[in-house]
Amino acid sequence: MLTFMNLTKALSDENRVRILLALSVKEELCVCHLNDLLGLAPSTVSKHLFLLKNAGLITARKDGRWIYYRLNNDREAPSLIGKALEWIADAISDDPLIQADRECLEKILSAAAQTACGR
Amino acid sequence: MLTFMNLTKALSDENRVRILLALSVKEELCVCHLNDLLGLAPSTVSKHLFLLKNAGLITARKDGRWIYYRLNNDREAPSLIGKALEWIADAISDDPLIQADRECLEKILSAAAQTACGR
DNA sequence: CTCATAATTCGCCAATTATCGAAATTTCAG
DNA sequence: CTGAAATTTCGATAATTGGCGAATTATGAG
Repeated sequence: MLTFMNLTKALSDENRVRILLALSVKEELCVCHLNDLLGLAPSTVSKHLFLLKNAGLITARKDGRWIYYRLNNDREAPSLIGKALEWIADAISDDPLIQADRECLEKILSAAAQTACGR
Repeated sequence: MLTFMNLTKALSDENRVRILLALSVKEELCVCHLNDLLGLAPSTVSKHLFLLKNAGLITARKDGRWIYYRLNNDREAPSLIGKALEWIADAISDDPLIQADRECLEKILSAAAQTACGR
């Protein structure tokens, strides 16, 4: 039960949901990209990522100075997680805020854009 | 997005999840039964029920002095809701607390038991 | 009509949580 | 080695949320 509540609590914050949707589009992102996307303090984003990881929704991979996060939807991941990820993607992929995030992500990822999106 | 966050926030409280699971077993319950099951103040349970209804997860039916609640899983209900209900039932039907709740519900519903379960 | 019961609404307090900034950690570039 | 950048941890603060009790509403029993 505790595990399950960790999961639902992880899904109950808008910024965390935005992170999950960003990862559903981009497969793998480093923290700095997510900082830019959300426009929050790095320490805040870090905490959100911890909660998502703790809930089993995402995994981390360290590469030099960077840490890359991705959705935990491997075949080995618990089906409970997979269903949750499927459910939210299904529910809000079309949401205006999520669509805007996708566009924003493109700009962030194109090396040209040094500045974050104005949001 | 606001609608979706109402949904995930509704699922992020243990007592609300217990209510949903109770309704998945009993089809329809009045507020007093849920008061007994959860052992919380009536006003607290009422607030939980409001949030669940507001999120679209349950519906209410008034009958005299009683109000009966049930899961919103009619064919007309949004599929988003149906999937959520399916997801949580799948995830924690076997949980010890939820199983205990089922047994407790039986006692509450049998007219003989005037007292609530000792929890 | 009057009273008791079921349920909700409201106002308050306690607990939790989101956020930030500062400090610490790790790693690479020079 | 030294310094800068990426990230996390920690401590403080503000906002949100869960919980209760008192007051309110609605309904049926006597």
